[in-house]
Amino acid sequence: MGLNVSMSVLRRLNIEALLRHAFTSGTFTAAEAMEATSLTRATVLGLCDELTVAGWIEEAEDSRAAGLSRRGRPARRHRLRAGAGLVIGVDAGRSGYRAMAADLRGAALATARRELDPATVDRELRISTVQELVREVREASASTAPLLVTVIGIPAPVDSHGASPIEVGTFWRLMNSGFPAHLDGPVVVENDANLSALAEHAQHPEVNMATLLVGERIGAGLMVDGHLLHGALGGAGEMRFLEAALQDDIGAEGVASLARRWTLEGLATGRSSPALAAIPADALSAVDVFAAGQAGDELARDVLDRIGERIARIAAILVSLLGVERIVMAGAVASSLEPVLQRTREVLPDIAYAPFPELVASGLGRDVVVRGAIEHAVSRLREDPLALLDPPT
Amino acid sequence: MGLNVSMSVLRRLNIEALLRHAFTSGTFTAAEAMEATSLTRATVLGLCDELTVAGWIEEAEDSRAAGLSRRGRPARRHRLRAGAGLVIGVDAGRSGYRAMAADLRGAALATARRELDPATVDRELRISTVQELVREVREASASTAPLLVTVIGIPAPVDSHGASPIEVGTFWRLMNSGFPAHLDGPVVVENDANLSALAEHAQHPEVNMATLLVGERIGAGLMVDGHLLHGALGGAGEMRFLEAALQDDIGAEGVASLARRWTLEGLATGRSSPALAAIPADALSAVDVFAAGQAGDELARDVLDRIGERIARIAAILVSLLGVERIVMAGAVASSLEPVLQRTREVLPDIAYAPFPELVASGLGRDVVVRGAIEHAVSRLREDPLALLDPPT
DNA sequence: AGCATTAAATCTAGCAACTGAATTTAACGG
DNA sequence: CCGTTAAATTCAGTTGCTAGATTTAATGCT
Repeated sequence: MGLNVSMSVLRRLNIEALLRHAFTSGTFTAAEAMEATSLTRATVLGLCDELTVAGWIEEAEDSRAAGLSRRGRPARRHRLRAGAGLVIGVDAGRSGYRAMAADLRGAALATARRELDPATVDRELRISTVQELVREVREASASTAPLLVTVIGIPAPVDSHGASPIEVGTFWRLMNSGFPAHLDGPVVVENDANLSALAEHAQHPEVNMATLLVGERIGAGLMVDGHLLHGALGGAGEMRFLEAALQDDIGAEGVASLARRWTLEGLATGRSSPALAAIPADALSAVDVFAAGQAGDELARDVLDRIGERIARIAAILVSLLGVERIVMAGAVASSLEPVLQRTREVLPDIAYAPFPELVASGLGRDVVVRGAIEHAVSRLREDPLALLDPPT
Repeated sequence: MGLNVSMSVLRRLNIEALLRHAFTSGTFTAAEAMEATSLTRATVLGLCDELTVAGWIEEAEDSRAAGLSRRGRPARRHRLRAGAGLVIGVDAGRSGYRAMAADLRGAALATARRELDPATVDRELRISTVQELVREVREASASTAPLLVTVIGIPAPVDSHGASPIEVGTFWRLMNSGFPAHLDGPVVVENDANLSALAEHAQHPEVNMATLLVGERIGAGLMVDGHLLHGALGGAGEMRFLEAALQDDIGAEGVASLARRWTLEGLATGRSSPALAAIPADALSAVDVFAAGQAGDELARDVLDRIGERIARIAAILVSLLGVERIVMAGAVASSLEPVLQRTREVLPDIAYAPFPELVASGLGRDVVVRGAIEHAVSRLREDPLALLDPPT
């Protein structure tokens, strides 16, 4: 498999155009490809043959067999050969690690996960864990296809080149453990909230949106004008500004953390809550608070409302400053967030101006980051197919 | 003047590459162009001849005459023919109108300005004013070159397509007066703060920056990862979020307005200020406050400090949320802002985290918007030279 | 003045790759 | 079995690049 290493600029250009069409259009006829690439039939079919031999695309059933034409000679049809390459996405969180292998179209082939105690994890353990997960999903995918890209999401800012700033302390450095050097093939490191944003954006490609990845902390992935924002040192989407903006010391604390904090504060100031008071303070989890709220517990409801109001303030800033139309809450707790978002929608008109953004919870659950990683991998391929399919050297 | 209308894709590509090089590199030799375009000498010189005939580039003195080589046959040198085209930038503000004509490199050839009473201005008057200014600078430029683009800056949000949202009330619609239909040649409409940002960004192309265009109101132009942010309905950079974020009702009020407001409030609460108390309330201007501050007036100093603190809060948000490294204050009052920015730099470490952004006042004065318009025009040309130099139809 | 040296420009044949038109093929229906 | 339709295939013609050989324009040395 592989194309002529040295080809003319023009041919390269046309092959790329054709591959891009293959990526976006499923099965296609020569006529469609002619339209997309503005080449003649002879050239398109020539390229298709070449790419078929190289293994990047394959011939599909013809237009008559597919029931698309009645008269005339049936058109040959081609499609991207999904099995021509493998991509792997990894969510290398603080404690939770997930990996997913997918084909060229982004269809999942295998997944794996692992939990580690963040207190005892060092760079070596992070690297070996990711190595193992990659190996696992690669084997489980039962694919002999070449691994084209591995995208790794980490909970630290990452700039456009995959680097994280050196912090006082070493948390970011620990998270950005230098994966590229320890894995096969091209490796892309990206911030986890950014990957969530890519996952959500893939479902609404034309929309300006912010994705808030919430959990113990909160981070935003910002998609404006079709671009993911990075900023200097990968700082875009960093939420520490909340401290300055909302003038409290909560900063980038996440929903789970706030749920616990405010519940315990409520209990400490003597508020009654049969459901929550029964749980020992160090065992209380966000899930408990959400459950109690669902069951009608008043303290829990207040806490959730307060979280909703906080999200409304964040939303007000994002909408006005960035012209965002849609805000997605993602992360493990996303599925429980509807009551919180209800409150957000309620108060938003009081603190912001129309048009108000859509506020939704992500439907991707714990897989957002890993799905975003796959999405990122596939869109890299789409944008520059030859760089990854037929790399130089 | 004009190239072969129908040329091959490849030729088009190479011509574009060569023109791009001409735009960015001043005078160049064939060897340099070969490097930049990865074409052979024969091809580069062929293209240069063609473009010289077409009038887009011209031959300059050879490398020996320029003192660049001692041995061997001197290299022919070419450069963009600055006079091959004209671009015009317009700042169509609320009351102040400015226009500038420039050559292909962005060098100013002529300027013109006009003041109108905003209370009596309607769409027709705005259009005719801009038409007149364009005609004026075009004539004053003494250039017979074709007008390639006109870029118009307006104080209203503008989306990626040049449209402004329809507001309740009609201010934005009045500002975005449908200029393209009433002017010759391609016309681009853009938000004024965004154009300021382009003007500032041109001086530091690699830097993530926000430009705050301040006056009666405040608007931001955001350059992140080399892109100007627009957002839905052109809403990016809209500063009304400050109301929600800073929890006051000042919102997007600008420096000039705040200077007056807080001075009057100070005087009303009985603060003494020999300099400012003498000025009748309805005659007080921001310039007076800046002057009094300069002279050591205590009330004025307090007001300026307060403004500086407000800017610090804005800076804290921009830095954290967008990873901005540099914040430029632009607009008519920019040159007086140094004392304000001093205060901003002082308090920023208290409310934000390192790394802190550079905080500077724009050196472009009242011309920021119009310069940004020219910059925008030239960079459009640079990005897609053939579209404007040799338009289809 | 004449000649070697250097570095560029120019000329040439050759070739890659696309286009357009003519021809062939693959179906169907009467 | 033949006409019709719509596609694939073939092929000559053209564009536009490259690589290499040749020529040109300068300088400096003898």
